[in-house]
Amino acid sequence: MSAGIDQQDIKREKILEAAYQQFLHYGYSKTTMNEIAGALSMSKALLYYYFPDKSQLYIAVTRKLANEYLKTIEDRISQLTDLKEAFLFQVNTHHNFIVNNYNFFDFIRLNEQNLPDEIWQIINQIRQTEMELLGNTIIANVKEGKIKPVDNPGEVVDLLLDALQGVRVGATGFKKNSFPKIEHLDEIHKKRLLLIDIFIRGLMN
Amino acid sequence: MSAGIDQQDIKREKILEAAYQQFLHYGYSKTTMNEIAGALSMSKALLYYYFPDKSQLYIAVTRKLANEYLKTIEDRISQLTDLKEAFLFQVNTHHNFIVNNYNFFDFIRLNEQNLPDEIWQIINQIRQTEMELLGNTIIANVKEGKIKPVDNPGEVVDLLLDALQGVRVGATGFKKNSFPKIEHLDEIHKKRLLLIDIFIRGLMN
DNA sequence: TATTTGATAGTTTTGTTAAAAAAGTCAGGA
DNA sequence: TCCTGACTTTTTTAACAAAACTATCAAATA
Repeated sequence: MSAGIDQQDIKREKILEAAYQQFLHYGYSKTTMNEIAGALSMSKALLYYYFPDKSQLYIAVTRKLANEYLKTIEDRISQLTDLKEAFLFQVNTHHNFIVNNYNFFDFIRLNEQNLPDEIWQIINQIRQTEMELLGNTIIANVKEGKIKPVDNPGEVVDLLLDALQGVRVGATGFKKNSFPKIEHLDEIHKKRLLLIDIFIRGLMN
Repeated sequence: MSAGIDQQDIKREKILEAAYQQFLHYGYSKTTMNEIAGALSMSKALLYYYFPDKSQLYIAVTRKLANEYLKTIEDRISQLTDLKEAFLFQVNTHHNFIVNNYNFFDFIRLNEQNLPDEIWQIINQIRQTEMELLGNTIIANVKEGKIKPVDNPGEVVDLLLDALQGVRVGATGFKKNSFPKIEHLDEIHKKRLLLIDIFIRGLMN
C-alpha cells in the first residue's frame, strides 16, 4: 500500500533536513550515510531508496539552500528602486548565507577544482539571477537618469560581484587564501560595503 | 686565493638566472638541483655552497623578480600625476609580470595554503609599495581637488587591488578557480580596465 | 505495490612497507 | 676560497593489505 506522494515528499524533506544538519556540523567527508540514517532512526538503505547516492543528497540540500537564498533576494531586490540599497541587500544576504552555513560549504572549498556539474549549475544560477535582478535595477536607474548609461548592465553587475568576491583581509602577517577563514568574514563584509559605496558612485551621473 | 666578492656575486647571479629558467620551464617541483647544476655545468654541491637549500634558491629568484617589478612601477608611478594612469600602469605591469612568469609561480599556486614566510614577505612588500605609491597619487589628487577627500588612502588602494584580484572569467560553463588559467588572463585584464574606470570615477569630484 | 531493512558486495581511504629519486652533507682536492 | 665525487638523509612513488565507508539487493513488512 502506498503512503502517497505527499508522505514521500515529507520523508524526503526530513532526510534533507537531517542531512543538512550533519553536513553543517561535520562537513561533507566527515559525515557518513550511517550517521544521517542514525539521526533519523532509519536504515542507511532507506536513504538510497530516496536518493541515488551521497553526492546527490548533498546536491539536493545545496539546491534547497540556494532556492531559499534566491527567494530572499528576488522578493526584496525586485521591490527596491535604489541601486545602492539593492547591492547592499545582496551583499548582506550573501554574508549571512555564508556565515550561517560556513561548514556546510567545506565540500565546495575542498573540491574547488573539481566540483560536480550540478554544483556549478547552482552557483551559476545564483549568479545569473543576481545579474538579472541587479541588472534590471541598473536599467531602471539609467532610465531615471540617476546613473549614466551603461553598455552592458549584466557585465557591470558581474564585474562588481567579482570585485566583491575578491575582497580579502590584509591584517598584519596576512596570508590571503582563496576561501576566507570564518573569523575574517566580518572584516571582509565591512570592506565590501566601502567597495559598493565607491563603485556605485562611479556609476552615478 | 679569493676570487673576490665580485666574482662570487657574478656566480650567484648566474645561478639565479639558470634556476629561473628551469623553474619557469618545468615549475618548482619538477626541476631538480641536479638539473640546475647541469645547466651551469657545475656540481650540485656547488649550488649548496652558494645557497642553503632549494627553497631558498627559489625565494632568491622570486625576490629578484619582485625587485625588478617594484623598480618598474616605482620609477613610473612616482612620475605620474593622473590617478587613472597610475592604476592602469600598475595593472598593465602586473598583467605582464604574471603572463611572462606564469609557470614560475606554480610553486605559489600549489602551496597556496602553506607558503614560506619569505614568500609572504615579498608579496606583502609588493602590496605595501603599491599602496604607498598609489596612496601618494591619491593624496596628491585630493590636494588638487581632482578627487574627493578620502579617510584612508591606503585602505582605498588596498580595496581596489583586492577588487582587481577578484576579477575572474565567466564564460559559458565557467568554473571559477582561485588562480586563473593562463588562457583567461587577457580577458581578465580587459575587465580590470573597466573596473578601474568605474572605481576611479567613484573617487572623483 | 510501496516502503523498509539486514546482509553483503564494491569502492575509497588509510596505513604500511620497500624501492627509487631527489635533497642535502662532507672530507678532501685545486 | 672555490669546487667536486661520494655519501647520507629525506622525500616521493608504488604496491599492497586492512579498515571504513558507499552502494546494492533479496527478502520482509505493511
